[in-house]
Amino acid sequence: MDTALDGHARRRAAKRAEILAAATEIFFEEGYGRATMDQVLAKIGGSKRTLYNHFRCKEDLFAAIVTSVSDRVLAALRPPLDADDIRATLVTMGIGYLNVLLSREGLALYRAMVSEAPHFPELARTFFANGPGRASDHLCDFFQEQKMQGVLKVDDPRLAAEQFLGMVRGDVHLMTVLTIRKPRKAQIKKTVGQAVETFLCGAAPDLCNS
Amino acid sequence: MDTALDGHARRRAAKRAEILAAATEIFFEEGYGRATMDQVLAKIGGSKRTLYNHFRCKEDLFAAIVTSVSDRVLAALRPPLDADDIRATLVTMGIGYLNVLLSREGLALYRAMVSEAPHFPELARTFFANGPGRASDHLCDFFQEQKMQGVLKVDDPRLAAEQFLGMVRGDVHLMTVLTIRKPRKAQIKKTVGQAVETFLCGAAPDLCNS
DNA sequence: ATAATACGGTACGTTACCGTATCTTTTTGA
DNA sequence: TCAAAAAGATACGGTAACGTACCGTATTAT
Repeated sequence: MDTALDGHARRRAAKRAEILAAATEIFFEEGYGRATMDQVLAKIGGSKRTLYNHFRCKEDLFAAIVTSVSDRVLAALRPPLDADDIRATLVTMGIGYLNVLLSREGLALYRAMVSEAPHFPELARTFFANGPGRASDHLCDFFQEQKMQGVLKVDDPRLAAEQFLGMVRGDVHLMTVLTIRKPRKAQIKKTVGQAVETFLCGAAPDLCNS
Repeated sequence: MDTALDGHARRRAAKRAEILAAATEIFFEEGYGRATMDQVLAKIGGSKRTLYNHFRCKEDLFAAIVTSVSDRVLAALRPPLDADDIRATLVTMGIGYLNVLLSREGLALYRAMVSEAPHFPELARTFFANGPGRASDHLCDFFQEQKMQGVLKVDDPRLAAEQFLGMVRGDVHLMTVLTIRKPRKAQIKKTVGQAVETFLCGAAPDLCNS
């Protein structure tokens, strides 16, 4: 047999996925430091041998979790952008951005990476590159295009993208990370709307409604 | 004797301060989870009895560290603001804000609070209230005044303050937190300058230079 | 001077957790 | 059917770290 999915391989992959799902839950709930391998096992009922057969150590498991969740969750940070309607594009981008950052997994991932970055610098790089950095890049590309077509007047597209997304985050993101409050959708819409208007006044006076 | 500073009290206070300083170093270097009480003791050479005489447990010590550092470091988040020169005020505020957030203690405090917020919700509240929240409040007050005097056109001063500071943070803050890169002063100046111009274009068209 | 208070040093009890080892059972491929 | 591979169950070694106990010493107030 030489198929891509051997029976054993299929079995392995399934078990690995099961472990990863359980471990993600535990690690995100407890944080890397407080999470224990035994807790992960208690969730799926397997044996330690199996767990360590799939992941060599706790750090490897954490790395696998981060990369896995990054791939899955952070993809939404690059929505298709409509070049014909800048305002709608910014709103879409801003709301999508906030939704990812404020999602359960987005928050957990952020907390985990911020706290463990000094001990997992390489992981932190890839997290940023696939997450917030990618979102900024995506928006930067859009700004670059719009600039070339003379629609936007931005001196530094990359900086403009960062600052627009920074406005979108405002204090809401940090307050949610700190478990102080979770914003309602209406607040998100208002926040993003305000950020869009402020940005457009600076970058596209023609579109500025004031 | 009934003076405010008894001899014993002075002794106690000095020791407490010494412990607090050493513990701050350790906790910020290692993070709450990895920091150990023995490490703290190794730094000052005292005995465990003394340590636990001043702080009942590890969590209390952490709380003391956070409040202490908050009081000391985050005071700079409320610089005096000059009502006569809005642009200069925003630049001052932005640069001061970034300097605090990017300082050694600011970064360590941020990492510690973000990661431990779920386990120290009350501490997280006070951290935000005395830190980023206070900065936003401060700037909000300024905007409110300027709005009443007809200089600034801001619909929601609080939101405007949050978003201005959000622009200032951009991606630089997160990248530094993630140990990816530390910005130079020139970059900070450029970032703040850009944020100020963007903000003014939206809030004070008269002052907008474009 | 002397009692009270705080500190230094050390050993220890207890718990917790990572990772390994051993053995058995189930599932898969030939 | 039967060998191989993967998984289940469990016990355990080793280490680390929180917090306590005990005993001796120094500094301060009366």
